[in-house]
Amino acid sequence: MNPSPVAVNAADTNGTTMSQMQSVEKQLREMILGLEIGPGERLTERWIESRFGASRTPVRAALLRLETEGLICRDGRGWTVSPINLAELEQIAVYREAVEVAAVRLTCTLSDKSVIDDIEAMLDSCDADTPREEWHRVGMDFHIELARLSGNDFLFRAVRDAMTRLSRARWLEVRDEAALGRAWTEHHAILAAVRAGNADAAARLLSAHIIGSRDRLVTSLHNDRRGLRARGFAVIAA
Amino acid sequence: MNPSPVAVNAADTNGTTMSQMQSVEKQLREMILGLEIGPGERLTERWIESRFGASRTPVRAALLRLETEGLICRDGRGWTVSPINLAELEQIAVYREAVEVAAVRLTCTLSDKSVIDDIEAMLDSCDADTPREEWHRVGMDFHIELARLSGNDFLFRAVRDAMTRLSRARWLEVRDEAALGRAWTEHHAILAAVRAGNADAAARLLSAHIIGSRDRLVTSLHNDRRGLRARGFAVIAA
DNA sequence: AATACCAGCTTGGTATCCCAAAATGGTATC
DNA sequence: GATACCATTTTGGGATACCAAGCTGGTATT
Repeated sequence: MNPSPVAVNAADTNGTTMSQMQSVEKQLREMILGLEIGPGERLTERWIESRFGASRTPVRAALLRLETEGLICRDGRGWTVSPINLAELEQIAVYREAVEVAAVRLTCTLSDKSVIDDIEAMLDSCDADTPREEWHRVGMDFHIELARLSGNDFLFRAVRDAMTRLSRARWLEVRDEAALGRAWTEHHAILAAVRAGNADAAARLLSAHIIGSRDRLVTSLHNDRRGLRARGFAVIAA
Repeated sequence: MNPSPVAVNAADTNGTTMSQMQSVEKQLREMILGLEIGPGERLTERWIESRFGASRTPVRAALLRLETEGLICRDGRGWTVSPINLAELEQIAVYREAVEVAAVRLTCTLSDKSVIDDIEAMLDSCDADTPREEWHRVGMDFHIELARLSGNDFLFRAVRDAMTRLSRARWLEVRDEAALGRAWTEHHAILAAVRAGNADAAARLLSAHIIGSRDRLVTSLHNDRRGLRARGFAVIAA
């Protein structure tokens, strides 16, 4: 985390220049999600300013947006990277279950099932040699893209935002190979049900998958909370 | 909408002084929800600045927050009060159905049913003499408070934000006395099912209520869209 | 040694200034 | 009369100066 006071002004996928605010928001989000700044760590506007070479105006704008994403929160007068909150993780899973099941039921009623192939291809792009980081991303994108298929923007955004909020915790989770394989299998089973148009089966599988993942996640973090705190990560018990 | 360049700095319910940002955000939200600024109307930071007697820094912060609430949206380089979007209203109802049903099912599993009395009292505080504005508020708060009982913050916030986003459209809806009475009856029926701990019945009633309300709302606005546009309100068809 | 106190520094909140891009409006040209 | 063109104004994005509140560290008093 060495200061490198150079305005980066990254370009987005369209090649258009991002505003400083977007640039700071994006980079800061990546640092938080990538755990380069640990949960519970304090942030000062001045540090971000010098770190990204932007002035306080775009920095403040970016902070306000990240606050609504739940990635940072106010700490009295200052800012703090949101701690990992086990109670919150449990609540998010219930929320996810509601919106994802609704989304997948909607998707099952759609006639065009060809778009499902894209998601399946994404899943299958992962093999034994795929780095853990990629597994992580694909696992999130599966749920996000599945929700997008529903065509309902609110359901989609709800899932996307929830997955963003879960991202760090899922990355910290101690997972074995078997767990990755299990998720892969469950994802495929869900897709199969959707392709068959079997909404009840898809809903049941997805629901079990989300709750099962939550239980493993919370258990893992709960057991590992000592180690996490030793690494400087604030973990709030359920 | 006469400029009155006086810093108001309203106080919140705790009596503590709000920051300029909070003050501007709150007042601007009330103007938008109260239709003092019509859907589709352009906003300039300079106008808000002079209108509320704040400088551009808190004004911009407030705009960023209202954007995430969906009350305003970017219009190229500038800001616009979000138009009434019939397609969006239909999608929100599906989203509401998912989260509200999940919330009410959770609530049904709770042991303490006494809190339901508070909501019932709120409903019963409205009678024939109650101003229409109060009916409107209570109708929204019913859903918000019901979701709060679930104890799940994400479900609660989802419902609260969705109701905020629906608020203007519901106010514009052409409703007869019968419609108000129908909603009142349906709300009571839902509460009765919750009190009885009958989750399936509560879910069914709530689901029908939300979808029925949506259909009446969209139909009403669709039929009245000419009149609404004549009043200067941007209405986007489904 | 413990504590009350104060100066100075840090930090978020705000106001204001500058800038580039876009909108605006008038004018000259065809 | 329509249109292309240019000067002016307006507007949002950004930079910076200033302020008040709060924290810090040192000091003086007991």
